[in-house]
Amino acid sequence: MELRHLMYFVAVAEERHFGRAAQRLQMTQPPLSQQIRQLEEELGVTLLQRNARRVELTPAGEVFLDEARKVLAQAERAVELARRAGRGELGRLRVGFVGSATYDVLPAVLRMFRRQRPGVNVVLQELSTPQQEEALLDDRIDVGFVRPPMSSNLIEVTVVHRSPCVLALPANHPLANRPSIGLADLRGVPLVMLARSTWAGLYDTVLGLCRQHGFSPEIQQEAREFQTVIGLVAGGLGVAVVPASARNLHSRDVVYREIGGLPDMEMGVAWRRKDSSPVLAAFLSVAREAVRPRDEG
Amino acid sequence: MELRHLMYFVAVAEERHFGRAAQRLQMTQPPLSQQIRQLEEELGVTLLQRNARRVELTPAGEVFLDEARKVLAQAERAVELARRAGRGELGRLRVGFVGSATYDVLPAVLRMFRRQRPGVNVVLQELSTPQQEEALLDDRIDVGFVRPPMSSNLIEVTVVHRSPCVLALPANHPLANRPSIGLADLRGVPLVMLARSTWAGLYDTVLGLCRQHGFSPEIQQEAREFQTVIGLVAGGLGVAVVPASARNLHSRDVVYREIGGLPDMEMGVAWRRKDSSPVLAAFLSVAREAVRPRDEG
DNA sequence: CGTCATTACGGAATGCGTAATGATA
DNA sequence: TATCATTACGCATTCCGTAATGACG
Repeated sequence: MELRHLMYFVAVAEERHFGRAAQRLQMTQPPLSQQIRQLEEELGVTLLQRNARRVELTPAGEVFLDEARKVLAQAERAVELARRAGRGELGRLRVGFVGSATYDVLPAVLRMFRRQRPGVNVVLQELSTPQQEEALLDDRIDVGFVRPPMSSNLIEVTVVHRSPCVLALPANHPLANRPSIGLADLRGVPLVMLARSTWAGLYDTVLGLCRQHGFSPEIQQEAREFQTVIGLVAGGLGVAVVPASARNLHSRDVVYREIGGLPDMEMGVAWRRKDSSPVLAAFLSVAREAVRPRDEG
Repeated sequence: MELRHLMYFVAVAEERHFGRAAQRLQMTQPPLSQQIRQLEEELGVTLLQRNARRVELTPAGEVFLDEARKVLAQAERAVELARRAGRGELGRLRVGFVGSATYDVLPAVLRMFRRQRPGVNVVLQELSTPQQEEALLDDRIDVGFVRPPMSSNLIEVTVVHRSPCVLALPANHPLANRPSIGLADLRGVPLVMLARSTWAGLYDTVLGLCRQHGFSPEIQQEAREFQTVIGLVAGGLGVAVVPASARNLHSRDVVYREIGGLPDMEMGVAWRRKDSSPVLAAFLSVAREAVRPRDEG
């Protein structure tokens, strides 16, 4: 039994006439008769009562008509869904992101993507950059918002956002009133740092530049999330170098000041190089479009 | 696209291996490859990612796998239901019956039929014999319990039950104490008759036999249901000739007595001669078996 | 170099069309 | 006799098998 048999049978059952059914199916009567007979033989059931002048459905034919229609509808649905999935209008996308992406990049991208692909089920998971690298390789996420660089060459990364670094200070900190602040001014100033395991790039950049200025920063405390870092700054434990987007973490006791001498911090999207999923492609396209590089977060 | 394509695809998707899938499908790899490729071309969607060493499903393939399984399951269901309907295990049967069938014949047959064909939906409708004849010809019922004869030769009838006639009398009626009663004893006795439109056979038989005895019965009142007839007898309006099965209509004020000289009254099942429905066949077989002809009701 | 999928090609099955036959009203 | 379905038969498609080729580890 093939879908063809079902189509033929439904046509005959609806037309109650082999000739008209054949016409509708764009074929001649004899092969239609053959196929119907074949179907009946395979089922071992008479579906149609041929009264030479009119065709009637047997009770079994009535039942089979209903069921055959369902099969055909389901088959059409299968094709339709596969095509939509193929166009990336349907499916699932597992998105990883570093905490600091939630401040601006992630919401902007998600909003636009959800509008463009409402059929895609987006699953979010907050992970550090190295965790995302692992998750990508293990196929636990499909795309990630990360802080470059990433080491694996199975993974591709493009920068979608750059934001300058700013200095977060306790409101009453002496440096808060300076007209301008440079990295050299941090000599001897207690520092709260984001843990290297969370964002190696920022950590190494700050330490490296300080070393270029001839000093090692006084790392008072480390924390694994910016939320915590800002909390510690508010508590007066020290100042912190954070990307400008972190300004969205408001606190009464914290002020943000521009600081010179630091390169812009990059936010990238990472994905498996070999992943050709159309959903991913659509997401990447949105990500590149949704955030304006060089804008301040 | 045919069911074959779906079967092949499901096999490959489940085995994640063309070779094993081909083995499972009892065929060789090349045609399997061809069919899958054909399917993908028709859909315009890549369903499988061939990595030369392993076969992976694309997201669209995942979607299509689910849907294809549903199509195949539905197709199997269609076949199964058609076969069951063909065996008469499934379907609908519209049964007509005269009121007097409810006393014994109908319940017995229905009980046995329901046990034997639990999947059949039985729809009951009380109709007089001529109404059933019309309903059969109009395809409003499939089978009927009737009082023979029926006139149309498109309809077949077999007698499934015979019961003798008895006389229903008011408890205090003079005839009630007679050792035996014959039809001749009804001369001059007020009679309550079932309307001829309800059961022509009984009406004509009684009148005909009376006429043979040289008198016309004193028809005091007619009614269209036995229930009413017995009520009128209880009210003292007269005596009534009824089939023995009507004894089930108990009344404090009515007694039943045997009466000689009347033929047994027949209950038949009627159906369209050309109706070859297996459900009907099963019902007829049950009807012939369930009631024992010549038994008293 | 071995495994596994695809391409190439030939044969057999079969689905469809034309023509003839049959059945029924 | 006219209509409509089935049977008869030939052709073209196509489905599948065998053999050869290709790709990846």
